[in-house]
Amino acid sequence: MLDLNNYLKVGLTVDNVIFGFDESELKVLLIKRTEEPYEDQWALPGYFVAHNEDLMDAAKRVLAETTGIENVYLEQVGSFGNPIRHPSGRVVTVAYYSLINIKDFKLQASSIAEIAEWASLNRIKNLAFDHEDICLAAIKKLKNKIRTEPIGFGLLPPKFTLTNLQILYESILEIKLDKRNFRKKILKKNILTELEESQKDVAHRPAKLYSFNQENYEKLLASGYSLDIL
Amino acid sequence: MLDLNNYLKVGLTVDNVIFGFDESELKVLLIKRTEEPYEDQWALPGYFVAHNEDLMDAAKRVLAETTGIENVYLEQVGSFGNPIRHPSGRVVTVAYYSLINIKDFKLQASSIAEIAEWASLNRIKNLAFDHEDICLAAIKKLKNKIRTEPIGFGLLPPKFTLTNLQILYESILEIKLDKRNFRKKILKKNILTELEESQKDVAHRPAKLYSFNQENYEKLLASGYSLDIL
DNA sequence: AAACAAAGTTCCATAATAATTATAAATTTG
DNA sequence: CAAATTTATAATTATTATGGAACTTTGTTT
Repeated sequence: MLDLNNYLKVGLTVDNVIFGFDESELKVLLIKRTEEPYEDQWALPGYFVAHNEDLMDAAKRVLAETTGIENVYLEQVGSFGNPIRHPSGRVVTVAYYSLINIKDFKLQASSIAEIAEWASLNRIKNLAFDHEDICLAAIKKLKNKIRTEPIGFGLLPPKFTLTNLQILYESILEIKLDKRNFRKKILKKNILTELEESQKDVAHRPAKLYSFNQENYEKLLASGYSLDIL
Repeated sequence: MLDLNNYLKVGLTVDNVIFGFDESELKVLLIKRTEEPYEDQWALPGYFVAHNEDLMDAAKRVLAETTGIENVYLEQVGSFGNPIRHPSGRVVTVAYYSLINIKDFKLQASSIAEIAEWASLNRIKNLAFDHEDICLAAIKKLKNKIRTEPIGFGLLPPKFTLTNLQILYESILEIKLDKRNFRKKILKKNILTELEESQKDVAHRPAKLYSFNQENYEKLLASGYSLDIL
């Protein structure tokens, strides 16, 4: 019978790239580490996988322990296993990214972090471990994914304007979009529900509010979809 | 100082989804396992990661040990870490896929496999471990990737016809393409070199042979590319 | 030499997308 | 109430993509 002790065993962690959107810019949640190694340095929230825990469950646990948030979109970025990526020994990490509504975030009093911050993407230099590489890989994945799947709504509040959505796309994809064409295209997909409500307290004509229509999206999926914004 | 022994340690393997293309159909290389567990069953080629080995290096080693092939396109599919995926204990695997020219393949007399076979994609049921899931994830990745990056050429011989290329795309994407439009589009990219040679020994007008032009592709990349076949 | 087969190209009408011009509507601010 | 600002939509033009039909080319097969 195979004896696993004959083979290399490695420490296994998960790290989370948690994206948020603060009305105009894509941000990532960084924590200040409270433990060795890289104590007091900025890093992605992450921790060791438990004995009987599946990988995504571990990532969800870290997300919940850091942000208090559950039931959100989570996707694997990939694994990072450079033999010298962790100063204490061989530790392989599996990275996930998630998209949350920044307003739902409330730092949890947990062992993982006491200080957390929403950082602009140009501030992910000099993170602990190989976390910069992990962030870059996650950003790349997000950019690809958001073109063909309606994941971006996770970053917005439940009710949002079409301009909110457009700025979100422009910010993530780093492009400018034409307002009229963007509206035409996104409305034609039929995955938004136009609400009765409008914006309030703005110094101009208030915009209609919309919500994401999960049901219609699933119908679209079922009928051999193609969801290409742009 | 952090002591890794306080945390779970897992066995770490790599598994390879090696794609080949036999003129008309996409295939994946399966081996008949010679070791417990799942002895004598069909599986993906894979093995434990070595002590000082990076993940992709391990995947490249498995590829070379199985097929004799080096220097090919390899991409990470993701990690699979269900706690009960391996009957001997906690083993996490990192899956990679690669694209090779089926004619370059020669089964190596190695410990990994004595029997290997190019299997159609409808024959990936009932593989060892969670290898069916891994195959499905790899196929999905390949489908996405091939739309925007010129990776498909790895599956073809160095000299190929436009019809070869079209059938390759049709086979991977599971769609029909219009001959004229496909040609127009692919030639406009300027990433193919038209050779002086033509096909031989065919019972009809022989087709021009082409090769992939890496240099031009890199120029295209540099100038903010968009390589969208279809 | 005629038949066959697939390569490779051209013409063209239609359909689908994208970009531009133009106008109007709703709200706050001075 | 006029100015400012942004939402919102209609209509038009320009551009690109799709695909039918037919034709020429370069070979092999019978």
